[in-house]
Amino acid sequence: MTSSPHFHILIEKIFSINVTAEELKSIPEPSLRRLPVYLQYLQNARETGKTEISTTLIARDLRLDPTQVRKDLAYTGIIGKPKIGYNIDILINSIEDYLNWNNLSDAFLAGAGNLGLALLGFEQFTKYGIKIVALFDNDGRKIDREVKGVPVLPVEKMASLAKRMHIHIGIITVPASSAQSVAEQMVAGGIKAIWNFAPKMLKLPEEIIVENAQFATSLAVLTRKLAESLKMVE
Amino acid sequence: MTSSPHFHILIEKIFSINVTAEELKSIPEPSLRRLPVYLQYLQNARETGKTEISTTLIARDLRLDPTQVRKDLAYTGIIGKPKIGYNIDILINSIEDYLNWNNLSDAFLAGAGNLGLALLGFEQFTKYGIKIVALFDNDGRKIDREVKGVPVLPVEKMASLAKRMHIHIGIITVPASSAQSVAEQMVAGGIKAIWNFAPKMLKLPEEIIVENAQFATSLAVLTRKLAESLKMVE
DNA sequence: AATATATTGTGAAATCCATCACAAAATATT
DNA sequence: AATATTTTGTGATGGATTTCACAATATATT
Repeated sequence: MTSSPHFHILIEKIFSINVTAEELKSIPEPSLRRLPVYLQYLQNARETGKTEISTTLIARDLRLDPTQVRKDLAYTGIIGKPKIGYNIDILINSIEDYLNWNNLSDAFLAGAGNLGLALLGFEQFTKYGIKIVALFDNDGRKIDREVKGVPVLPVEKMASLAKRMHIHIGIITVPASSAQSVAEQMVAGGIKAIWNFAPKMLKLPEEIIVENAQFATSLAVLTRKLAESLKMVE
Repeated sequence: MTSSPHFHILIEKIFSINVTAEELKSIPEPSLRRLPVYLQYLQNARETGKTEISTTLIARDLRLDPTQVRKDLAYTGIIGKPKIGYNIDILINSIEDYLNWNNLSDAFLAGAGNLGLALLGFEQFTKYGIKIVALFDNDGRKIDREVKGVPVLPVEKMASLAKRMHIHIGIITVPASSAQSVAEQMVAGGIKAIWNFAPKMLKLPEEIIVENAQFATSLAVLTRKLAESLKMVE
């Protein structure tokens, strides 16, 4: 009967109805941003040997509201059991699926400096659905070498190679001064989404997706909270 | 007369009334997170020779609502001129003051790997109110050297040195596996705020301020938007 | 000098997100 | 078997943030 709370979800699964772009959009951005946090927490929890977990516990450990956690997780389509909670393995899978992190996407990374290498070396990176297949740099000493099995190529080759390899994601870790130019070359190569670590706002066509990994943003919150807490003490 | 819209702000300035913790708290967190974005945008704008700027223009370039920009900037106490906008220099100063980024705070950085060095090399860093005064690492080959004029010391010395130097801010760029232990040593040294780049949730006393600079968070938004846009095309 | 235009600043309305309250469900306990 | 307990799922409520609407104001134009 339609009394099941998951009736419509079941129907979708049974008939393999594709989730449309409209539905995809429906998650609030704050919820979306919390999903990776849950993921990490759950991976830690799994390592301790747990197999089930409740939102009550997740919320306590992450200092969130249990209902909020439940609603966030519900966006991924996961179904829990009253009195028990969720199966950790299934929950992890559900989140990864929702984020599309189970399908690895190839990506180009421009800027083989410390930050670029840090990202490349970040093993858990493939867990986040991204595989860096080539590095690009302008420094002749770096070019034509390999770093962790990934070739370093000159920036001029980026656009044509991106086209040929149908790359959709570009990561920018070059200095602010060359970020705009590198971004434009990525766009010329057909790249659709750019993850920008350079402290510079990029001006690109509207249809290009840009996420700025602004260090400064979280630092603002930190310094602000610290100033508050120091004020309170004195 | 009290008809001036900024009467209370003027009064505060004239009598140097300190902003209290209560008032400090009053900015919405979303607004706080946007302030560094404005700052960067304004610094770029200044370099082009502009001296005045309107929220209309800022909003257009950053794809925000003009009223939102106006209200955000108002939290810093800035006052604009109808038909003209804001003086860029004064506006930049106003934001920096509000974030307390004009007063440099000393900080310790644990983890002299690629990511740590990337942060250290980030010249604009001092613009964000933080000065890294020592690096800590466990790798004997790195210890007792200097990187960009900053000494690299063994992690065991961190707590006692933090106490002696009254350090309040710690930055963690060690691997996830040692993040918790390093964080605890920071707390033991009296550090009050931790900026955590390790992909690991830290369990620390409630009074410690922790900001997680989660790469994964912005990546989730990116991959999600990309999946949406690819759905729409097909 | 008068009028037009662009912008600020802000109260009001609308939207979005988080939290509350509680029925339904699954297990544990008596 | 009945009762107690814990948790899920969700409609309703409350609060926070964004957007709207518009008066006030400074400059530009006629």
